[in-house]
Amino acid sequence: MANATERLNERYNPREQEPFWQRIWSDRGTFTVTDPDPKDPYYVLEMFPYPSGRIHMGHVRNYTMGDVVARYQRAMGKTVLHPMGWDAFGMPAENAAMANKVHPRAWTYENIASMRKQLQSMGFSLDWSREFATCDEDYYHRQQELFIDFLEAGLVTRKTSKVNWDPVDQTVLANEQVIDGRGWRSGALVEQRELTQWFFKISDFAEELLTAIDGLDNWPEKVRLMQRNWIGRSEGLKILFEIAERKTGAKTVEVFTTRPDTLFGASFIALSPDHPLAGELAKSDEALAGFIADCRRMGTSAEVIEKAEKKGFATGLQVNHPVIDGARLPVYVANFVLMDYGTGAIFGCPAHDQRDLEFANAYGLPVLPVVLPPDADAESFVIDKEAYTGPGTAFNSGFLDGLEVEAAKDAIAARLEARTIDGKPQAVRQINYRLRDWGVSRQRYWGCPIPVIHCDTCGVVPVPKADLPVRLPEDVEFDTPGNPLDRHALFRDVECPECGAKARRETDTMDTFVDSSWYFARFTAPKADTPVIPEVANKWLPVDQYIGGIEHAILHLLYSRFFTRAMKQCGHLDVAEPFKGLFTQGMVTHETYKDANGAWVAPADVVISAEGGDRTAKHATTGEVISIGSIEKMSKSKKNVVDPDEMIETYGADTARWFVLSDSPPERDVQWTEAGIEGAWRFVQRVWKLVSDAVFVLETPNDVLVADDAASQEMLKASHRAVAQIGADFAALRFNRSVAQVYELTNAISRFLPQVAQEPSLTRLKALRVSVEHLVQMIAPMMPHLAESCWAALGHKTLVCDTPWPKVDQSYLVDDVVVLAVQVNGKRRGEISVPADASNGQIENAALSLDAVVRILEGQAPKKVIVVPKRIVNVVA
RNA sequence: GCGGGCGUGGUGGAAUGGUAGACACACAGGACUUAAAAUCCUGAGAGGGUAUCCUCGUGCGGGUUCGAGUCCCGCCGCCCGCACCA
Repeated sequence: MANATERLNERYNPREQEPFWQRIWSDRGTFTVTDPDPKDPYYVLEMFPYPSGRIHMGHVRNYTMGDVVARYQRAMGKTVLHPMGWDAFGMPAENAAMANKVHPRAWTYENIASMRKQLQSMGFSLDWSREFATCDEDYYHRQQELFIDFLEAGLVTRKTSKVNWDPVDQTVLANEQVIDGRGWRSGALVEQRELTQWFFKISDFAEELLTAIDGLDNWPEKVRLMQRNWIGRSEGLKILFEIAERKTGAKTVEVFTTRPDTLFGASFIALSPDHPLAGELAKSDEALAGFIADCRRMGTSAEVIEKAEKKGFATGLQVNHPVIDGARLPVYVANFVLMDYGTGAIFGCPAHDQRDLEFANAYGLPVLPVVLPPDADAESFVIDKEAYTGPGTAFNSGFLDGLEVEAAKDAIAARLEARTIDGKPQAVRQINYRLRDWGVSRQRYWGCPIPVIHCDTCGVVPVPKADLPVRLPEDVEFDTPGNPLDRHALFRDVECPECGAKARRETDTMDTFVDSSWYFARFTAPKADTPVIPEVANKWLPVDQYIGGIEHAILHLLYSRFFTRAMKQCGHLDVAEPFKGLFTQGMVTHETYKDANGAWVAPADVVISAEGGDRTAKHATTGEVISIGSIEKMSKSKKNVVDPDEMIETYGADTARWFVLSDSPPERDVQWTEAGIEGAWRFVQRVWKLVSDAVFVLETPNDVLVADDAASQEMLKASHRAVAQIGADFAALRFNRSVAQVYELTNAISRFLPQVAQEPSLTRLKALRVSVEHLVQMIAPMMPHLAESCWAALGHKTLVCDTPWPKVDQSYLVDDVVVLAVQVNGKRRGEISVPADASNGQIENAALSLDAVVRILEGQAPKKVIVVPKRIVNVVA
């Protein structure tokens, strides 16, 4: 080892140190979990990445957070499972194939190789021996087994659903490929098409998925709320309306409503354009057929449909009002009524539903209020531009008059249930869910083939498990749009496994959400020749801490919750919930820059200078003036991306890790700044210098006697407090606070160190060693390489990552004197120092004798004195 | 459109309903240096008094409370999701 004086002048060199420690961790298999029966298992997982080719700062942030949790839990004595893999199927590979004539497989695996290298340079404590990609034959083989298990368990169904159809490219488009109603490549107006597709019956689990949210108490409340709303349980009434003049085959229209109490205020019926009755009427009504065709040019996403201008078409058909004798309601077809929800038909009560009101105003339909707000007057209450949706009592409503909303719902339900129409009860109480079944069919090549065969005589036949996997053929062409599997005769044309007749293989592949709905389970036994090994999976699952983006708050997490239940039903697992703890992190943002022509400029090409506080930007090479724009999520299109590779190259992984953990609360967006990364770099150097200086001092002889040891006491207090605080913050994933605590501890040691150097008593040297070792252990989960280097410099032969978390001495955490703020009428006027065990009376006396308090009270007795122990005193004058 | 979230100094942010601005970045002044970088020290929410005192202050407008950044109601702005992007 070099001598200490020499080391003082040495800067920390991450380029040397980081690969050195990474090699040691890897050679020793430090993070590889082999124990089939682990003690104190702890499973930490970050959402696995799509292999786009390069990691971005969002990945760095996500995986750094997970790594801190993993390393902290290891230090706490847990056996930590921390795996990594690749969400490797999906559209970008096919797009690359079309654009660059590369095979999706080659493109994907090349991307994986370069991203793996990048991730490895970050020094994450990952068990790389468990790595897999969802496009690995071995993985999708097991997924096909699961599909067949689900099929046999009745969890899978086939039904029709709508897709975006590009009439020029003759292909199905994803929602993101539809831009302003047109196909992204062809520019053709998109049409809706009905296709028969495969569905997982997630809606069978709606109630279970909803109620189980209550038990997910380590999930963010916002995500639980979003999932509840997404499932959208509503209690309502299904009402039959009798068609007044029979111009149709149907005698009735069935309507679902959650507000049957407003039935007396109904002024129209609206059908979805996809409603069978609408279709029937359109056969003899060209204008209606035209209207429906217009609606079908809208795309299939709920967002597009609901944002579109509300339009309706009067069919001329009328229905009898169920409870107002002789009254009839017109039947419209309306573009905002969704066939997927309820019965695909609604009754409109404009006074008490905003959308209905706008529709009624547009088409001149009557607006009759039937719910009277608590303080309103029945004579003068009118509805103008705002529908009233609050509580109240029924009026203008015949036998319902005077009833509160809930009572009125019951009364109308009871009345209609008792009647029959067309041989059926006129109304049925029903619980309805917004959640729809999960359509998993994709008309694409680069996905997991759906393992079934269609036979004219035997129908749908699952591929026998012995014949799995159904492999993706290699020899495919991407010259023409559409699914190459569909054109691949060898893949498509097969014999029926049951009767041996000519049959057709399913050419749809699975939604990539299927791949990511069970990968966390596969990680527990990644090489098993069954999807999972139940005993092993049950030991590790549920994932103790799952970390990923808020953008997955609903779909991915809900699908995974469903999949885990489905796997349980098929005997693969014994747990229902996949993720015990969930944390959703924010995005990484950066300033945007534009040149004089309005073109985006990358941060790497911009030089910022700050004079007095005004920041100006110039182009690094041309010197052109650059305008500084808003802060946005890093994206290729706006060029405001920072390449983690360059950061690691310049500053090292620890600096990048430290930066993404600093400042911003992890659930919020973090802004990447050059100043910030330099600050992080300086801190890395500062820690190294501090530890080097401390090592030098610790090596000095300790024969000086110092009587007053207050400094050591203060140092140890700060040190133990930091350990307690940082541990709590790591456990709660409040990394920004851990960072601030580390700064404080570093500052405290920096102040203490010269005192020790001056008078190196045994007590002081001990306190110094304890504090510096604590510091190194505190930074170890965040900056693991630097921590190992410091740990070695302190003379340890062990790895800091194998060292247990320090024990907190509780006696250092209590104060014997506390400072209380004193307020008068809620405004701070001073403070008092009192013993921690002072009585409320003593505190009150001390507060009232403060000069500022005496002055403001002007001799008057206070009305009240509120003493909050260890917090505050408020004098009410 | 619907559902969810966020909004605090020049900047990122801290704050179980209890001293708003911890910690950091940037900035300014000083020390060291031939000089610079690095490092160290000091200062700072705004306005006034220029002392250690006063007023205002957490997107805007109300409310609850002894006390509100925090809870409630109504706005404004930004962000996420909306079922075939992953």
